[in-house]
Amino acid sequence: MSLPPEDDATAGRQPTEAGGAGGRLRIDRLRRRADFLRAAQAARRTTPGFLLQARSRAAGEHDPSAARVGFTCSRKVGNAVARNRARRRLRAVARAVLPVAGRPGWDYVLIGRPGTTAGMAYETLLGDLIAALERIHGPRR
RNA sequence: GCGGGCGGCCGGAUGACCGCGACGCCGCGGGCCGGUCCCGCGGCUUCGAGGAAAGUCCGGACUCCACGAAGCGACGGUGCCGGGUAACGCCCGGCGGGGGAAACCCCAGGGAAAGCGCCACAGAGAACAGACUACCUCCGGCCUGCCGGGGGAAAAGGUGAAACGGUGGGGCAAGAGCCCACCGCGGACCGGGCAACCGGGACGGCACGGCAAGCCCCACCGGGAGCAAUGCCGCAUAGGGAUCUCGCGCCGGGCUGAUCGGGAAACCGAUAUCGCCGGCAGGGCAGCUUCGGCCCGAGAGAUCCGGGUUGGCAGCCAGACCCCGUCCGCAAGGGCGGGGCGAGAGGAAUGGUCAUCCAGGGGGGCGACCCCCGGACAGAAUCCGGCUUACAGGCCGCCCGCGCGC
RNA sequence: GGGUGAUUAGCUCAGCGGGAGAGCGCUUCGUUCACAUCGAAGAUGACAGCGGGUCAAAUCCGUUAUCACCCA
Repeated sequence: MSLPPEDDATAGRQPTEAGGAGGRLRIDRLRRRADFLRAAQAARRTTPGFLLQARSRAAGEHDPSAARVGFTCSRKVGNAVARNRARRRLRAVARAVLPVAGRPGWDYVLIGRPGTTAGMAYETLLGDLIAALERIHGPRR
């Protein structure tokens, strides 16, 4: 119930993006195993619903104006239906949050957890991802 | 109404906003000489998980490899009969056996007189025919109940899952299918059925245990691998190696060339021969053109090894497809006619949030009703036909039994 | 997509048609002032689940579950 501010921030961001000179932040998908392994060596943040890993890419790896995001739901999450549902909810959360709170040139990996990722309230996932991104971006830079 | 059995079907509904994937259309930009061509972006319409998509237990389609469209062997599988099917280990109908009061349900159900093997413990004996104990009778001995010997007979045997058919009667010294009745067994033959099989049965006098999901025999089936198959394009590395085939059209190099005889061939022998050396013979030496043949390199093709790429396209979704009607068939199913299009991704799309309703559970209230919780099993990956396994709840039809009413 | 193997006591394993076993561990007793060692005694399983064939199944057959491994 304390989450309407987030909705207002998302809603208020869109006109500025539409009118902004640089356009919205582009989000590409992370697909290669090597990228996942590099992200796993970097900063991480645990929340009840997921695990977030993030790193700033080295020069020349990818388009520096875009952010990238990947999703991992292993067999520990459950059967195929449970894994698909967890990954889709994480994707929905990332699509809502990353254009606002993400940074260009960064890779993010969201890892699903058994039970909670598919079960907990959507607003809680949104808030947790925003808070986790702030904690990771905060101390550095 | 209650209880039971069988078959079929559904497996939340509607709507809103923000998103995802695909086909098509439109617009913009770029590539191209150009294009109904290709790429990117945006908009719109339409479509977008299942009855099991699952397990991978079978059968096919399709593709590649091997090959003689063959035979034999090994290995694996199937196994009552008839039918259905592209095919099947599936389905339908029937037979036999078993369960149930019934509707109905269940069964890996060929062959044990082709052969081998096994049958623990117990028991006299475990597979085929007899030995042992006990039985009857005769003789002999002695402390009259036993011992020894001869003969008869195959009924009896604390067992065991299974034991020289069972019960009763006659008969006998005691007995025995020795004889009789019933039951069981084998059974020529007869009748019905396409068949499995069913019914009857002269006669035999009883001879033929179980296990083949032990080996095996018989009949039938099976070449191997799998869409990460396979084909094409691009990038990149090496511009490699091995083997085989074709083949002298171009180029380079080498060998060879007349006649006769022998020989499988290599080759051997004889005769003839342009120029030079040589007096002659024998012998030796050198050279050119054209044409023909052979070999090697080179060339073309195939396979393998080594090395490189991890990008794109095709395969990839109209099919043994679905629905309706009709005809044949008991049925599975098949014929004909009409209508329909129902996902095609590629580290992989179906998501998020909300509202109302429909099922379900809990609580409150006499009640209308209110509040809370909350959607079973489960996610396409080349495609079909089956099987098996998981599954909240609900709907429809038929049948059996019991009770009540008319 | 295709294939192979395993599941037996708390742990590691043997057993391949008729008795369910070994080592370690556990409990009790003895030895010692006490502990370890050592000695003696004892407990422990529905042989992964279900169904089937056999007189009889851990063993044979089918199926299900879980785990491990191999090939492309």
